[in-house]
Amino acid sequence: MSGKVRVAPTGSLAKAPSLREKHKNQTGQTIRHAALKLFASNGYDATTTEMIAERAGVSARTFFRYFPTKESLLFFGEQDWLENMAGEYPRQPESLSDLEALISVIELQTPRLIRRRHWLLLFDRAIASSPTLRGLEEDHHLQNTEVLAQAIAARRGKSRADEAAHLLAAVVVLTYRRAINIWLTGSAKGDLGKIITKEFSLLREQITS
Amino acid sequence: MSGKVRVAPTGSLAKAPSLREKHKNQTGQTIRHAALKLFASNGYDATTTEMIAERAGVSARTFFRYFPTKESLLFFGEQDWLENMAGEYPRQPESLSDLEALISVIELQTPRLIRRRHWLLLFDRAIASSPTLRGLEEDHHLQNTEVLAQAIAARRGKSRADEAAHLLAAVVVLTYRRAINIWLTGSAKGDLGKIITKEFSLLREQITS
DNA sequence: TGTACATCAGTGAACGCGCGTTCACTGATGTAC
DNA sequence: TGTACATCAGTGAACGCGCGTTCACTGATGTAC
Repeated sequence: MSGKVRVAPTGSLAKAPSLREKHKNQTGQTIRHAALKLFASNGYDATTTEMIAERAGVSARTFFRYFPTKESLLFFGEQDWLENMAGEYPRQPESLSDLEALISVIELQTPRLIRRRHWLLLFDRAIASSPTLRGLEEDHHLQNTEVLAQAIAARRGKSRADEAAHLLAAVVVLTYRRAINIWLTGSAKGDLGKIITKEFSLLREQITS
Repeated sequence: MSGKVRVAPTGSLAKAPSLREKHKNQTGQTIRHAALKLFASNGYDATTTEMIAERAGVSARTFFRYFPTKESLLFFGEQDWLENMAGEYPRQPESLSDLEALISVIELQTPRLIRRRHWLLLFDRAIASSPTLRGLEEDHHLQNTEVLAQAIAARRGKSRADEAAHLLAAVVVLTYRRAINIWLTGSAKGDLGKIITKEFSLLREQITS
């Protein structure tokens, strides 16, 4: 996909998205949505690129103009949470311990997640249907862990993430994922914050007991 | 593969493996070894079933008589560690806390792992080369976590694994995997026990600090 | 022990399927004047 | 404002590739007598 958005060369004024641009973005969205719904209902492997194209009202050939591979349909916008976290983390008051500060930053993310719940559910079902997607998802979380580890190390005044920072980051990501999973599986849309708090206090209990 | 080993119908005497059986087992082994080496050097996706067959000195067709899919070449014998653990765990003295008992059981496994180090390295490199394999590996660890969670719950006198048991199991598996990874990446073959101990004490520190 | 038949590992060739690419084209949108 | 040309989204058809299956067969090993 060589479809880079042409940026207005001067001034801070946002480029007016031309009719073409709008159509293009629209088509991309349509394909993605069609794909996600099919993945969630049929499973990833049982959904062919042709089915997606058809459901999106587009030729099979066009699909590959938008997405170089079937896999590339997923995994695009979710990684911003980690940018947020990495940004917010150093701002936490020094009085908080590492773990406390991490929890507090994680709790800042809940509104975004709650808004996206429906989408996340589809995504989750898609992921669950294919080993390949689970592998890619795993990679993604490993990257997040890495970023988090560096943020932790930085707050401790170290320039590079050491073993301890990595371990803490991994445990935090694990616990966080568990909380989200429980939340998505359950029915209470607003309870994410509580679930996170509970899961982290459970973590403390289990390790220290 | 319908090649079930014919078991002698009566008596405890092991069946004498016929010439045919021996050849068969041999061929299966040869294919698997060829595959693993190719995966580790070329990567999983870049290794075709045909290359494996050729390297094993067998026709392409024969490959599929032994392994229904390319994936099925991996993931077969590693899961016995968890049976071991589940068996040993209830026997740990009551004076140990859950975490201590878990660590002690894990340490029992080190000799087996050390013996298999070479094989594990190949396996690890293969896994690293493909998202699909990483996904399957992940599934595998989830199963282990589940079994462990039940063992933990049982030792606590509960009939079913609750949230707390699951969380502890997940954290233990995570830490254990990290230790093994560090060990495999490093050069000291005999240090696995030390690394595990260190990793778990680091875990305590990070969570309680 | 030897012979006749049964079983089963291994094979070659042809095929279906889905992902992804290449080539040559159409028609709508954008731009220069 | 209208006309001529340029650009680019979308398309159809044919193809390569690797996984996995189906069919019909060969030859070695195993077994009954």
